[in-house]
Amino acid sequence: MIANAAAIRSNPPRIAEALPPAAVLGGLSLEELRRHVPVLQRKLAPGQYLYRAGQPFQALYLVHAGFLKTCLVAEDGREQVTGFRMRGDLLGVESIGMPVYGCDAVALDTCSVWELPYPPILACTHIPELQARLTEALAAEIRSDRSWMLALSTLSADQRVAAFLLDVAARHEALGFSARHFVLRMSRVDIGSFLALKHETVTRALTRLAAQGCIAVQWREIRILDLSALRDSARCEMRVH
Amino acid sequence: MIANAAAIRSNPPRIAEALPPAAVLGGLSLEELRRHVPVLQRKLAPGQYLYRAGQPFQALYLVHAGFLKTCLVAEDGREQVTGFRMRGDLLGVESIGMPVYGCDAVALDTCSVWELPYPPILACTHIPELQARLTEALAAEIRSDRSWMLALSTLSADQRVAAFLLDVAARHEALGFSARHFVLRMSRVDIGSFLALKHETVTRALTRLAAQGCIAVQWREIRILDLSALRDSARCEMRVH
DNA sequence: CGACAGTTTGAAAAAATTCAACGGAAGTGG
DNA sequence: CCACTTCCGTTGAATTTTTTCAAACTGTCG
Repeated sequence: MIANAAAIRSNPPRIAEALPPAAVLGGLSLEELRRHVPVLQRKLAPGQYLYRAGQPFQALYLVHAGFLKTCLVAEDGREQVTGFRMRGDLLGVESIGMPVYGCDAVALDTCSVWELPYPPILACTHIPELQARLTEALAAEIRSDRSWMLALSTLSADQRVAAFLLDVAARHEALGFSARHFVLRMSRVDIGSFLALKHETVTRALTRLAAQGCIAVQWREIRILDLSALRDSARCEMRVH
Repeated sequence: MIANAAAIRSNPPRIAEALPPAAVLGGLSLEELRRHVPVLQRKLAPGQYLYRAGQPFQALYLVHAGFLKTCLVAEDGREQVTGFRMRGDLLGVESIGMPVYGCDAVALDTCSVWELPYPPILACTHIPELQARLTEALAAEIRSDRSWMLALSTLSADQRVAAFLLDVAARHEALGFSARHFVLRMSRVDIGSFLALKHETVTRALTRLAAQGCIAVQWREIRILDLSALRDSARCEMRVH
């Protein structure tokens, strides 16, 4: 535990904007988009809602900087975090075809997002591919959701948490952040909600992974010490026999 | 149990095609579509695959009659039923943007489906709304998936099974079938896979719901005896205190 | 400082799974 | 037509996993 803490201490993770320019909707750049449609920038403080379930659906949002979570809330009050969104992610797509948003989007830290008016953005006939790209983005969202559903159905608590960390690491890496050392922007409760676990279970899983030496944990700061061991933990933990 | 069996015995559910014509992609009729694109009909025997993960993605399929399941399979062999599809449902949308299908689609009984070549179908400029309708269909799919994810995260085994039965009933009703009396086309294993439960747990949940008088079960034949009680079972079973 | 939100840990309880066995239904082949 | 196999569903008992409940601890922020 002390060793882990020491490993954490050095070299705090960068928080700045990612290096690569945001590729919107699978290749179309934001600049290209702005040439044809008015795109507003919105800043969000930590905890602030980008939109809430029930508000009129009038825009998609592209995350430019910062981290958000999206939460589905049922009428009876049951709720679940449906995802954590970062630079390059498109928010609001699940509400296409509805008069109002179907979920909440909350900033987890200071965020900058681009507002893409919808459906006006579709009238952007100068970019004939846009609609097709949007469709592909939705399909990718479905695949991602299903992949997590499979994880929730077939993996143990420890495996889910390991898979979650690997996902965060991969997405960080794709944006030019460190994949081995990062700060989780969300609480244990949020992670538990997303993974269908209680927050105590998330904590225990992190503790166990740290005890195995896969990772070092200190509050929300995570350091991946042994990537392949973490990968092993995420997959079917088949014991040799 | 004897009483339930008696209740089941009478009036076996209809298996024929549904009454209303299939409304494709939120309003566009199949006839309209066929005017512009070649649409092939395919028949499937029970157990036959419509497509398999890894095969080249070249078409979407619209279910005309019969029932299918779609299964996501991970590289390590873990698999999950991602949904049960019936008349009017569109299959293959999750693979849009990929070179190959990302899941299996298996007929649960004799099926008839319409093959919609993709992407050629998009070239159908005579129907400008088609692409937009497709996008909306994808968004609806996301909402449906998330809604089930919420159910898996927040509901007990009994509640999930009750919710599942209510979903089947509602979809049957939407197609003109009986919502109160139907035959499940899938095994307990399939239901369990979809609901993230083991097949024994599904059986036990059905037994408990039957014991409460909500439903009568005999093999795959289900009769809903007390709809509001079943609804109560599906929602947070809050006891009066 | 003091309140507070978030995290950690332990122990007991609840829920679901695993393992094992049995029984019915359908299908196969003689 | 019957014997036989196989698949599917059901049930019980033991076990495992996760949750629940309770308490303590740690940073942060006003």
